Amino acid sequence: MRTLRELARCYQAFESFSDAHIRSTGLTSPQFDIIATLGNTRGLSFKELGERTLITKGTLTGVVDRLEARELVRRTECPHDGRSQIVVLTAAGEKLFRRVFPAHLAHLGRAFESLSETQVQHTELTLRRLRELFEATHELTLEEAEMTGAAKSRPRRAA
Amino acid sequence: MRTLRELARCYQAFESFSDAHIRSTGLTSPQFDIIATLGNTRGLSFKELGERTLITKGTLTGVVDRLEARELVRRTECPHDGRSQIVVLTAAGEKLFRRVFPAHLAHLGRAFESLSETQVQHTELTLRRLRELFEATHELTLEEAEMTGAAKSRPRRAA
DNA sequence: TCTGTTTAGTCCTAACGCGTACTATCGGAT
DNA sequence: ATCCGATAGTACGCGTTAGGACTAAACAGA
Repeated sequence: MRTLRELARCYQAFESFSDAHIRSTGLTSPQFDIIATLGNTRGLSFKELGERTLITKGTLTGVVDRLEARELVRRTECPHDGRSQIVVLTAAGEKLFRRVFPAHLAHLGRAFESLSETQVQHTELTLRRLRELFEATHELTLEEAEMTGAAKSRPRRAA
Repeated sequence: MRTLRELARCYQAFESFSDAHIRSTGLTSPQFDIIATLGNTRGLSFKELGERTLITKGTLTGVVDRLEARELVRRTECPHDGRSQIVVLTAAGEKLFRRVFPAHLAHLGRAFESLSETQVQHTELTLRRLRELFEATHELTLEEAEMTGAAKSRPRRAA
């Protein structure tokens, strides 16, 4: 399907456009994502971080490890839950955030400055619809798989 | 930018929808991509493969290695150019291609069956415009970087 | 022909990315 | 008080991913 090819190319174009700028700050893309998400908060748990950044927990451990090694971030105990750890920006991390985050927003904004607000919203709506289409079809496929014998007690995805 | 978040989420939704099916064939996503690209050809060089699949040469070596180890693909000498190697499907690779490729097309098609042809074309157009926006802004940024002193004889991107 | 430049692939490093297995902890039910 | 299932993070294996150094072959110009 040509349309899917276009989705992939569009995403890659975005990535390389965005990454080029992020790399220049000495961070990788996921690392920047973490710093940006942690900015203006009192710290977040791994679970929360994972949900907001779309990074899975397994990957997250490594990314946070590297940020911690560079003293941009710190793991702290969670008072309420012994299982959780709260990740917080260090002073250096704060400083980096304040330097790098607005600059990146400005960089991204440049791509859209030629679009009207209406056009932006339209694009967003189209993307959301397309995503929902994938999600719905995906769900459907999973349910069918369950019926046709592969009933491996896969946790039913909440009816 | 909320719109960019949506682009990322849309792409991830597509990936996980598509990957779920591909994994069930015993291939990874890039591996499938290679097999699919090689199908109905007499073989392609690494360079051609890279261009068509958007996989860079460094990555390609590894992907082809693993496919070759599974006897789905074979490296052959290029008669015209001693530097090139032509990658060809083996008999087993052909067979896999014929079994898996149409099935995957059908799987992808399911996501779109609720859309009219017009809607599909509209989506594609929106994506293409967005991509061109990223590419244009990216170019612009690079050119500016050159002017401001970082003139490291970066090969000018063909005027 | 000899030489310098380009090009095709490989190898290497660093970092993701996902799924699974594992550990520690939490919380509810008995 | 104890047990049991669910949850938070980590460890690990496998497979990408990009980029840069490196080798060999091709090619163009003198």
